Amino acid sequence: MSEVLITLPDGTARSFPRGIPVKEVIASWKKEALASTVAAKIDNEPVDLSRTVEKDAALSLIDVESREGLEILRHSISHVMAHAVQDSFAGVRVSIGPSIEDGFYYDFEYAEAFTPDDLEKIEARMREIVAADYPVVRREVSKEEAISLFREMDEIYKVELINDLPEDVRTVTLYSQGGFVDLCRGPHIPSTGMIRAFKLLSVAGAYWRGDERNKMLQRIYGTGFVKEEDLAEYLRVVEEAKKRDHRKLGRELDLFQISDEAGPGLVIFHPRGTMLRTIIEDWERKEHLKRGYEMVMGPQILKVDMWRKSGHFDHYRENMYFTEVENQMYGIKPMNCLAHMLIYKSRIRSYRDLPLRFFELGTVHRHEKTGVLHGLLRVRQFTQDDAHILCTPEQLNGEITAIADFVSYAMKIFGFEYDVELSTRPEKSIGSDEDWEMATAALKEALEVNRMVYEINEGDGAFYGPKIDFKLRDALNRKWQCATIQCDFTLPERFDLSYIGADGEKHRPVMLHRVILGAIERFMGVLIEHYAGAFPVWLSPVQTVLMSVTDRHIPYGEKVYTRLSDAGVRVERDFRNEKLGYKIREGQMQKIPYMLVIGDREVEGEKVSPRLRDGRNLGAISVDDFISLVRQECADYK
RNA sequence: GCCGAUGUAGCUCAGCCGGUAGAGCAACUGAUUCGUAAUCAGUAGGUCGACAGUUCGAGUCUGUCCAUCGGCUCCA
Repeated sequence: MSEVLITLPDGTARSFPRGIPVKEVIASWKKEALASTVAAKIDNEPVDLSRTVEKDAALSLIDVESREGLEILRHSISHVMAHAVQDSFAGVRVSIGPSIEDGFYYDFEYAEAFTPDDLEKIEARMREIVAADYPVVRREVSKEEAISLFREMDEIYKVELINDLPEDVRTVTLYSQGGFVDLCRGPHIPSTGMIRAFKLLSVAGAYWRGDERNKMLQRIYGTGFVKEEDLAEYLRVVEEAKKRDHRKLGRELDLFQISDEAGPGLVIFHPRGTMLRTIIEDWERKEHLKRGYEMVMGPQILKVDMWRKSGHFDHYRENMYFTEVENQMYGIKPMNCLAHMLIYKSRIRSYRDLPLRFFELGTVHRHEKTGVLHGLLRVRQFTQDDAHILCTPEQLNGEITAIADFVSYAMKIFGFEYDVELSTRPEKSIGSDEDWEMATAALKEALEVNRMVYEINEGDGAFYGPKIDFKLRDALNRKWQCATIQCDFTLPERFDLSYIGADGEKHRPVMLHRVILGAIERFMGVLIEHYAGAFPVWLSPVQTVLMSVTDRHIPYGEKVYTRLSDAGVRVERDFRNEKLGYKIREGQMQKIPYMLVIGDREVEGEKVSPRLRDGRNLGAISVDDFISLVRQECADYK
């Protein structure tokens, strides 16, 4: 009998009979490992434990506790869910069901809508399937055989998936468990009994293959974990995260409102929210001036001819608002670039003038579809920290690098981690292939020079050029695009921008569109969730509240108030006739960084006693010391 | 825009089989002058998202619309 040499996870190599199942190899090496092993890798290729080893190979295990193991477990749970749904509802068609970041989903076609009660019913059936401990069996079949099988079962989505596989793929794999068969690449757990902890979370509509021209299927989301405790912990964290929701905090901290009366997607900033926004905007102006930007301002509406020329009318019209003034159609700006183009064109430019960096805190309007509005994170009117840089092709890389550097500085100041994505040419776009290639290459190079880790987002660029996106996460771990750098060869062309080069000839400048924080509204939304409303001192709309112990401390309190206020500290007074504990509680809930207690002791020593949000007490210190403390923290962005 | 759920006082939420609206907190008034997360008492507050319809009678049932929430698509 022929043998194979298998290198085990511990590095030793042993001979086994050819065709031995992976499971038996592991059993003979380290039996106890099987309990937590969901799958294995043969020469780094993930395989089921039931697969056989046919040639000399290196074997490694995929433990259920590893990220990969958890994904396999969740994927298998999604199959169990599909199994349960098919058992419980006649006429259901299955489609796809992958594992995702925090769990899994499976999309079904079914004539009626699944209800929350249905989810419980499905869970109950899932528990039966788990208890039955069905082995998960892998089978390799020809495409034709798979197609006829799924045709017979009326699983049209599966048939479509197989038909769309590349020509050279001849076989597909089927996984079955207790009568349920699914088309799947695998690998899967060896048997359903390995599943311990799962929960179905929600039902949502989802287009087949993510295309809105297709039929809408019903997607059931769920999650699964190795142990019940992990599941409970996850659900607890989600509950906690909901308390950080900026829509909830926005109301509780009296930052802003979005009112039905005024209209959906339109933010009304209250005094404290406006203060927060102003602090951010002041920081923006300072940082941009430091980096060689010039501040500009454009009008809110521009004649529709301008938008025709730019391509917005053809490619962005459904997102724009229009208005008529004296028989002239005007477009309300959805982007700030046009006015900046006119500023460039206002005189002849020399290569010596470049790069020109025009910065505008520009308010734009976009008609977003009703279903996508989301608190501050997705609105119809917002203000971008927008800039357009016009430069020579030679300056392009340096400019992109400088912007990437600016973004990473800003993210550090505000304490954010972020994901970077490079978005390439979309279907609906303008410009030549060469320009797109050049622009994409320039962005890519800047990313590589900066050693930034990034993903490629195929077809997700703007209609006029490719872009680098920087994404931040909200409390529920959803990604939101904030900073972006977009390369544009088209608008300079359309507006016939030029500069005189060293050779005395006219040349075409290149344009970069870029935002650092993105939309101030969206940035504030993620910022609120990031800090759970407890802003650092430099950002806090109210940095400190004076709290009198009794009415007789008010005159001294007023003196302190004037001194702090004159010194630029954002201070409020709580001199109400309430007990100190009551005022502290309120200050605490408002997440004020410093509560200053004013009582007999403070009046006597001309001092204040700061209490911090975390309950710490700084003891009595002089008003001047407190002022320098706040100033220092602001200077340090703390 | 699409799928599903939801919409009752400023906020969080009760309200049964259709019989005419309720709590806690907040607010307001008064008393209390108090030292680090809620002093006590009283008062006021609602076109039950909007508009139609069914009914003797609608917060409750039906329809349409609006908005919100979770997704999909789209996007800063």
